Amino acid sequence: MAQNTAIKANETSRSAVGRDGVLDIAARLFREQGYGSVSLRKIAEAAGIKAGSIYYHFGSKDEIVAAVLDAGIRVVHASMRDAITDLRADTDGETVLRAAIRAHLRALLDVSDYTSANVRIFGQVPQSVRDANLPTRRAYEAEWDSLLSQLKKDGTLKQDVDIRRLRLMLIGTLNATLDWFDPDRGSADALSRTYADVFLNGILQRQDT
Amino acid sequence: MAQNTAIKANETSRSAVGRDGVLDIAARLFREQGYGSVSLRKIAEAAGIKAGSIYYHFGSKDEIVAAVLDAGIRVVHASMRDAITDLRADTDGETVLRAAIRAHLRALLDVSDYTSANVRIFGQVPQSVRDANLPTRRAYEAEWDSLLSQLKKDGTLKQDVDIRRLRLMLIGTLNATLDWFDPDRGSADALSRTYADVFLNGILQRQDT
DNA sequence: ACGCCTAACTAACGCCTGTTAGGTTAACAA
DNA sequence: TTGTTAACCTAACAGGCGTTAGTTAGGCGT
Repeated sequence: MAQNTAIKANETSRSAVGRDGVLDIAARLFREQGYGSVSLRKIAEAAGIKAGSIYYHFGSKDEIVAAVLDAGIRVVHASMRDAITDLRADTDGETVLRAAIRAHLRALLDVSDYTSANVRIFGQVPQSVRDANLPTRRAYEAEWDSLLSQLKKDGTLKQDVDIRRLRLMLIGTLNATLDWFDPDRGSADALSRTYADVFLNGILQRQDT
Repeated sequence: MAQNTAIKANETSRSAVGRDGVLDIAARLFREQGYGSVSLRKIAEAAGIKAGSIYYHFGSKDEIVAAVLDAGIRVVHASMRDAITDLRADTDGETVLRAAIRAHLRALLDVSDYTSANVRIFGQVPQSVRDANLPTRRAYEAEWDSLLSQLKKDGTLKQDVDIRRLRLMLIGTLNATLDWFDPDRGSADALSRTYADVFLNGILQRQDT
């Protein structure tokens, strides 16, 4: 008799999505539907709880989206830094740059709802939330500038490149992938190779072969 | 005495923003604030009319945003096509590609609220509105594919480039500029030159000089 | 057994949204 | 002078929003 009285028994004892669970779901929904279309009630429903309950974990919707944005940058930053740190000290500049590009694209397309959510909704959130995310962003940008500066100094890159512009162009290009990438048409890794080829050598047929 | 009783005399007799005026203002607001943050009441206020009055010109908010999206593509398409059509028939491939890049970037950054609004809000509007915009989009994409295919055939481009991928990468890169471009740091034309340099020749320092 | 803590629930608040129906005004034509 | 029409206004609708206050239920330490 106790058997069929079990209602909603699919969750682990006491569901317990918790703060992290809510955040995971929010990141996924933000990535899929954008900022404006995702209400607290939608997040709550996807998490299996009621809208008001979210306020046990977060103080406001802004706090949720701010947490998602920050995590997004931290994930891709860690991914990119690890990728270039793991290389041997004598690795040539071109290989290092290729590794950084691949790491960024992987984090964006394969790994993290947080990173893709960040790229997708950053332009849609209130100014105050954007501002709060800026320090984390600047740290990641500084990592890229540091890498590119080193590659310029050691002669890997042309001497007339503008570091800031190149970084904006690179990250902008990689992030734009999110609008059209389809894993059925090719992996993120293969795509990152194409990107690197174009950026490093250009698309012009050369006479000198 | 008639002097200071003139209230709101700046508009032509009976204001008459009209359908086109409303559309212009909607495009500007969408570009500045995104789709979700711009309500019909905001558009109406900026146009100097009341929210309900918008329904004299448009059947729904979707109809407004759809009109903005379509105009955005048509403007940049016309700009790009004109730029490459104006060139003499014997112009070399590299120059043609540079002209196309410059035209796209100009439409996006200098000319049109419609084009920049399109790029900014396309990912935020309802699916049905996106779908309605697709044919116009496809036509512009076909123009680029046609140009790139020709450049590949005549030997300007490397023979191993994937046209579709290259087009997605190119347009994605140019559009991403919208997120960070600051006219005080350099003109759109100067930027388009940098873009073309990178895409055509790459950023790697070459041995063969 | 008691009380505390965590994680949820219910119900409502004021506000803003897109949208509709019906009324008003000014310019122009006959 | 009257009729017509384009362009707007007013007032309200239902529904969704973020947010708040107060309540409830289960698990753990003492």
